[in-house]
Amino acid sequence: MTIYDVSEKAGVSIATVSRVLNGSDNVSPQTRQKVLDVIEAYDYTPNVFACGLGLNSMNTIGILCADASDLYSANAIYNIEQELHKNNYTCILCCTGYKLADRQKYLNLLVNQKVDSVILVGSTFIYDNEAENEYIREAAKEIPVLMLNADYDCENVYCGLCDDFKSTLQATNFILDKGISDILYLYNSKSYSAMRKLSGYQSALVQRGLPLRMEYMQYFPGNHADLTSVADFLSELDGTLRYGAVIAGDDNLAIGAMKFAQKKGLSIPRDLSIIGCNNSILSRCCEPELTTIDNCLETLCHHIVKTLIGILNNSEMPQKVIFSGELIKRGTTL
Amino acid sequence: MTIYDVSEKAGVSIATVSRVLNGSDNVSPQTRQKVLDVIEAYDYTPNVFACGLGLNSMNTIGILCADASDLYSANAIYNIEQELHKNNYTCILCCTGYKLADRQKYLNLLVNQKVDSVILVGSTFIYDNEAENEYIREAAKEIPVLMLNADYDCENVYCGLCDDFKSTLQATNFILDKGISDILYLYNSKSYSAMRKLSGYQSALVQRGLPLRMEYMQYFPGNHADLTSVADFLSELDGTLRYGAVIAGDDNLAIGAMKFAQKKGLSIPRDLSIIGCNNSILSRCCEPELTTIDNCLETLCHHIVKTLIGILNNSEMPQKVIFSGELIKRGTTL
DNA sequence: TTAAATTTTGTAAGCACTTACATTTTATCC
DNA sequence: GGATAAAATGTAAGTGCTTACAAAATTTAA
Repeated sequence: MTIYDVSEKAGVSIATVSRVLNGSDNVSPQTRQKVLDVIEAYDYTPNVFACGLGLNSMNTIGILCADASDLYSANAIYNIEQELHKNNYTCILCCTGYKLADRQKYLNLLVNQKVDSVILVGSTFIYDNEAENEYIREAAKEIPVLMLNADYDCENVYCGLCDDFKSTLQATNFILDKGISDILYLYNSKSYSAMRKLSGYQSALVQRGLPLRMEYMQYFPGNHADLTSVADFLSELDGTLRYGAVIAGDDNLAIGAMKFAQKKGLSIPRDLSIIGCNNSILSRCCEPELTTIDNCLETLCHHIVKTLIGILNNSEMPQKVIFSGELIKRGTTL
Repeated sequence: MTIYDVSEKAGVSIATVSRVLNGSDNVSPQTRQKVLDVIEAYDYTPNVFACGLGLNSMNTIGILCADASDLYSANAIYNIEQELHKNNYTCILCCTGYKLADRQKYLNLLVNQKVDSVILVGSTFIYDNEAENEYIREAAKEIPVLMLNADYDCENVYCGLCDDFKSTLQATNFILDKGISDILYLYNSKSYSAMRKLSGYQSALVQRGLPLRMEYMQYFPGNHADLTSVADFLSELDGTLRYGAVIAGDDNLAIGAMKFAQKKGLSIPRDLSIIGCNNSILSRCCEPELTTIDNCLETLCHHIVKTLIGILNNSEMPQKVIFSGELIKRGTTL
């Protein structure tokens, strides 16, 4: 069944059928109804490829994330998909991993697939070395690029993010207020967002006139999903470092810290306070439950999709919107 | 840049360019090279919509899951995407939720989007009431339907699944062997897979001549991601029921059971043994770590994609392959 | 009532490919 | 060397839409 069949059965031209399909208002109500009746009767659906060829778009959005099995990404993907679907867009999912070359290939692929836009989930898509962000600027020349939880200034790039600096500042102050000042900051990523978190931690200390000691900011180089290896990492550090609290850039790391504490026989939060980040299901799964930072992922997703839809409808949209996280106080802090 | 430009610059016809693009072997090596040089020089990429129109395919696969933020689904999606990408297929992701009507719409959408095939992730896509599976049979008339962890006999439907019956049989026997015979089975889904698990539990009891008591098979009606409410559910049951072990259809439920035990002051595994299912990250995140069933999700994903690629290349492929799970013994059992 | 303005409809030219079939070129064999 | 087979290439007809522009029908104004 093609548009020709419909036009014939409805006794109109294909142009008129096309107008009805695309909701053009230059069609008389009677004609429109005639066409709709035929479409209904024969259950006609336009061929997407032909539409694509005609309109140079298939109402498709690319979602890029490093790893869809990561809790944060999984949640983001879910929320974004739901919102996009409501707006009649289809999602192409790409799990790029963390390598620049692969990301470049994936992004290129999406541009060639003629998606209407792409959403990059997570701050690791931005590299410190500005030259490495060329792949994003390239893409942004073709289509709008949306970024979830990353901050990048560029024409045709739109960012929605959480004020990570403020979150860890608040978290650190919360610990300091309890009278604990030797706080280990544990992180697993050197992305912009991760570094902002670290800055928040540092700022809190500086504001109180406390010293910044490098050995209290530990970068865990492994995979954060491997909780045991996080715990082992802390064990190896043990002896050289004394701290009364751990603030982690991520719930996984925080859980790793809990595993370490349990192995060492420390009581949480009496001997050791722990704060995570992301308010993932992991934070509710341990005992005691983890105090963590909620970085309003859902809000971010809604915002990103709203922005995207706005752009595609040629509305002016803000290029950067920053939301605020919230410290969720649970059992791992005093 | 179109195929016409390339043909002109290479001094050949568009048919020849098309042949080169599609790897037809009826092109002389010299001509092929000429064309490739032009393609390279001008960085030409064929228009996907026109290709789609010509070939009636865009090398796209639809992945349907209920909820991409669910750990099991998230993992499956990730693995499937990686495998499909290796084979030059693009993934469209759809999170359908659990309602039949929505699933029907999504599946329809994908068929109309002319995906080459769809993969349904999770056994909830199959309904007990056979009439409700009509939407799958409909789709299977158009394109191959692959199912991950579900069992459905139908032309053009291919299933890869784990022997859930055997897994819970083994898990239950494991507990029984420890001398514990009052075992609570906790489940959260009435899908085929879930019911097979329940059967495994029942069989183990029956094989030992133990009675099947309905009150020891509890269906938790809420959302398994809400761990507290799982714990509350068990608390409400408390008093009426005595059991020395819980086998759960899912790690989330098992963690809920741990929360309950902790609240009640039971020592795990001394007072209560717990076994989960799925070997998700949750199982490694609690203390003690959860004994759980690994149902070889990665293997399943590899199998499904391999099967899919086979079908699309017109190879004969087995319609059903059943893998075996494995009990991962950790700290929540004796 | 008629000319002008407006609305509705149709015609036909894209859009950028694939591929059956025809034609030309090259290789093979006697 | 020429007939024949095989390989390489080209021509042109799809593929099913959108949309600029032209034409027809209807409405409005005088």
